[in-house]
Amino acid sequence: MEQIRRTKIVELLQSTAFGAQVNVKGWVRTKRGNKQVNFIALNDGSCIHNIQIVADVASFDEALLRRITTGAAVSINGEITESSGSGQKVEILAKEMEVMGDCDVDKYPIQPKKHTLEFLRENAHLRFRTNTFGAIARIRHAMIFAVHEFYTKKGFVNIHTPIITASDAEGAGEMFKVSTLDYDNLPRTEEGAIDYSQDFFGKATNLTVSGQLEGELAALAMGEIYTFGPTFRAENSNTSRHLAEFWMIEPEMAFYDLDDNMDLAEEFLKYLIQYALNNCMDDLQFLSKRLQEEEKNKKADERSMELIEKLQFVLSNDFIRLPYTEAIEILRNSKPNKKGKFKYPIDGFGSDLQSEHERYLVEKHFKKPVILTDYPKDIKAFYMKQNDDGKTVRAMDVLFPQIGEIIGGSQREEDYDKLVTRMKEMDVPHEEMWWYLDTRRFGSVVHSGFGLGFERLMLFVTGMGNIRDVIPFPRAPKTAEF
RNA sequence: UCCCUAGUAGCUCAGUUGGUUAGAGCGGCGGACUGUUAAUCCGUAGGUCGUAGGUUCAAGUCCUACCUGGGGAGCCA
Repeated sequence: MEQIRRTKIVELLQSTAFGAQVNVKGWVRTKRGNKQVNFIALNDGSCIHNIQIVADVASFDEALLRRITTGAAVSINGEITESSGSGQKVEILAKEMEVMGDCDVDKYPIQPKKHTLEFLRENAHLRFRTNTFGAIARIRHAMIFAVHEFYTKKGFVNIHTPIITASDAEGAGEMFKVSTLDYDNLPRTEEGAIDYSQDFFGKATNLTVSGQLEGELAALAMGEIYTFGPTFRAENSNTSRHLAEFWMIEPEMAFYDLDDNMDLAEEFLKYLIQYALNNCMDDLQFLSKRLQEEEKNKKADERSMELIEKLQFVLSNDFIRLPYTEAIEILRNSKPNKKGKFKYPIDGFGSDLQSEHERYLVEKHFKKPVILTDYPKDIKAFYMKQNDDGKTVRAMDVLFPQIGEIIGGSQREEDYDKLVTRMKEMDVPHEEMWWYLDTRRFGSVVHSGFGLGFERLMLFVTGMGNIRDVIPFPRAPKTAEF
């Protein structure tokens, strides 16, 4: 074959250089045709759309055409032409074709037809080759970039917090142990406990559940920082909204109170959504169409808003900011509560809100994102700033429709004595946390931060229903394939 | 971890109160068609009914346990 530099399909589809000789490489999605002419739909991952290759059957070996099957990798030299078909403006009239990698159709699991998401999840190594997962991968990348762009523009400093940590005091969930000890022959202390002094780090270590505490250390010197890294939770939670390994963005800001914190969270989420609308429209439109097909099978009152409309709706509305005690009042007086429709009836101050309550507030009562603030201190973490009422803390949860809690954050307790007292009350080993407490001993200031679950954001932006479909290789209980 | 639900052809599913040789669509393959868009039309191959027990003259169908998937709950991001 003549050597021509490869052009990506995303560029070819924009091209008007009719007559130009180009090379295109990619994977065959479908082939159809008759004795005279073959049409090959080719995709190279550069965009959701395929380019149509037109091959005059008489110009090619029958054996070669036979090898061009769904899934095969091919390299094609040809001429950019104006399409005479109705589905596209541009196509490639093939001059030379080469099969780079054959694909045995009897064994290849991805067929040119609709597959269920469950089936593709079991074939996650090949699901990038479908329109849906190609779109999700491109949107995920765009969102990663937008996160860094947002904070860079605001002058935040990105901090890599440790993935292996000796701190077990975050209280954010069960942890995965990190060890090089021989499980079949564990060293023991005289009391019979496992002797971690002989372990790699000389103490018990875990995978991080949050970079927040280290983030605070950086914020109380750099001013405004953010982390963006993997976090690990060994909770046995089997839901469509939880992963054992997920990515989290945790900004932490000195001199920010809770109001500043909420302003930032809202601006941040809207920035990301706007970025997706500005840069991923083709992929969003595809996902939207896909969702609409699915929605057809649902009852009218269970159907959700069209994807792009939903994203624009969030952009054009202020988030509701609501203290916990007011939320309780709304729920107490709500129809479902009075009619006994809630599985967990609202009786008063102190109880944590169940997902049915959050969903009622977001989806039924306000019909827009809600930031709940000032939760009872007993259901929140030790580091949250205590209010003067002695009952609540300066916490904030951002609740999104369908997803629930997308952001959790708070103003932090900057007072050394109050923090230590709270740690003792909640059995947090404050001696081990001396390094964290030092920030409150030396130049402590008002500061705040929050955590955004990146995959939860992806759920919202893509409209997907299962969190295992918005991360390439999901890790969950009994699930570590690929 | 708890509750509900499902597992039948490569994929998506149907299979009646338990009853003879287990069905369809899509996909594959073969053929027809001068430009198709998930092409269309004709033909064709393809199944240890999740696994292990049990009930019964007889089990895809009923019962038990386990495995795996899905939905919901809790935990949270």
